[in-house]
Amino acid sequence: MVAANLPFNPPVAHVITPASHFSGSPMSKRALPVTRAENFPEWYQAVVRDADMAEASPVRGCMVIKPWGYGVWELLQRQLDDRIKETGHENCYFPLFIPKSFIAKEAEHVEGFAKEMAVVTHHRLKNVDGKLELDPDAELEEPLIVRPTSETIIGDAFSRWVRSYRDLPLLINQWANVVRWEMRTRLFLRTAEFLWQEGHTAHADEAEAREHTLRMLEVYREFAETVLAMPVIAGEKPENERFPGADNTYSIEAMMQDGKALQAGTSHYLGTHFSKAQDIRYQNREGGESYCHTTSWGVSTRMIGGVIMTHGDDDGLRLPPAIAPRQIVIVPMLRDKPEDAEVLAYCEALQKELSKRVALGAPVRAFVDKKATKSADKRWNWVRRGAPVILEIGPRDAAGGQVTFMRRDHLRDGDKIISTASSREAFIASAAALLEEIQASLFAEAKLRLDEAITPIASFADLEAFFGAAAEDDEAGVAFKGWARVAWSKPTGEALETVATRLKALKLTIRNAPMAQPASVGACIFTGAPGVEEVLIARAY
RNA sequence: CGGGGCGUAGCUCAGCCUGGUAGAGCACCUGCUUUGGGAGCAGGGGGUCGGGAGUUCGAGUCCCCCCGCCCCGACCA
Repeated sequence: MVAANLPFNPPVAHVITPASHFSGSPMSKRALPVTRAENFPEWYQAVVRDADMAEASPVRGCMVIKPWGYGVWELLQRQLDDRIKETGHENCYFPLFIPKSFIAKEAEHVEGFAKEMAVVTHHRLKNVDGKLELDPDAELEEPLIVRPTSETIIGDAFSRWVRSYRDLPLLINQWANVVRWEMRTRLFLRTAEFLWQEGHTAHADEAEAREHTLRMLEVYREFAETVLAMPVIAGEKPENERFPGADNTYSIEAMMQDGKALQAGTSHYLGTHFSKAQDIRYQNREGGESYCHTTSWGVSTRMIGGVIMTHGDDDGLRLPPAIAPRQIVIVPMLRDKPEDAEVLAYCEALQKELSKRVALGAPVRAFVDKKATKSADKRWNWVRRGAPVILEIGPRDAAGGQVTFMRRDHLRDGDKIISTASSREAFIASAAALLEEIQASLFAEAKLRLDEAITPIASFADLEAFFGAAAEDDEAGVAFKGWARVAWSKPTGEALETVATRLKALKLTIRNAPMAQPASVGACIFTGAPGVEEVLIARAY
């Protein structure tokens, strides 16, 4: 398969020089200083910045999420929260700080997180010769860990909350911030502090806990595809990619436009590891004592990075309407003339009408951009931010009962901006359908890309050829490879480490074993032994 | 934390080699002109040139140290 023409528009003939991307022929203008094809990582950063999503903060690795980015998070959060509650969970809040001894309770858990924990050791500062220093007299008896995840502190609560089988299942979720001191950070994709949701459940028996783990994975899959319009492959992580302390880890994996995989959500079956470590026991029907089987699962602000790299184009972000803080933006063409008042009144009336409509299960979010700047600038700002529908309303529209609109998902025909005129009534009547169509078309576009870019590969040599060929001069991360789907014998322990090492040489990892498996599987590409299942292999974020 | 690259205006960058007191385009402000589309002209605001310490009469430019960002590696939602 030739991958080069998969993700992007045909390579632009009119190469845009960074210093002058707003000059030159109007036909060649793009809203961003760099295209995906030129440099994908730089393009990503440009979108985050120019779409007003977030910015770096004075604290290394931490970000400021700006109103437009946080608005996306709130919509994402609300719709996922609904689903979490529909599946029987209740929200709680647990402390930011976790006693060091708690983390130490589960051996693998410690090992997995020890290298990236922020530790609070003092509770007071002292002024020493005009300098603020840690007060040696205020050292904590036991250091506190800023939570990297909350299994241990929630497990501690569970051990008190669970007495009898009648208390089970215990289904809890929390929305919180967590801290993992990462070596290398990228806005949204990997930050030292991030926002997420973590679900924690305790069950009487293994089968129910396992079922619940998969149920939440399915909630994530449906959520990602329906709300974020981001197609994913749900599957089980190989043993070496498991969450520290889990028996099984499942993920949803999304394909970014550079062909890399992004783990967009995880769900873990924790067995009885944490319940044994933390004494989460219950009295069973027979009067004896049993350990609970626990699960945990989470998605984070990383998903927003996934949305950007799934839907963004060379003009900026394209937001699925379901998570667009403003779905229909009305830009009045104001000209400092008396008729401005009429145009504005027309726009406001239009906004009011649109807001009465319901699309994707919620009132339409329509907005009139009254900011006193040039309308052309306002238009391009909304293009970069990815507002799904942008209207430009001038005096002629107002007088004639018309609207002129652009669809952000299909902004251009070649280099030309597609602007459509419609009667006001027809537009209002079809606005909800339009938003739903945009939601569907963004999904369809990404789904097609994902499906076409998964290549079955039957031998390790072919895998090397497939991924290795252009690996050398791929400094800008341009070469699009997509994913490979291969059969393997599911080795464990050292045999698996060997596989991982061979893949690492190609910068590859096993993403997951998709839930949907074929009836029969070929020979393992690593060992030649009979295959047990098929797995996806990719470069990853 | 290792290897490479880079930090000059809000953004994209020039100036650094060959030291002489800070620039361009876009953005922003004011005025005039223009008006179905990222307009034109004129004027203007904005930078302790990432930070510190040195060499020098003089440092954006040379030397040293530190910090941050980006890419690759190790680690990871």
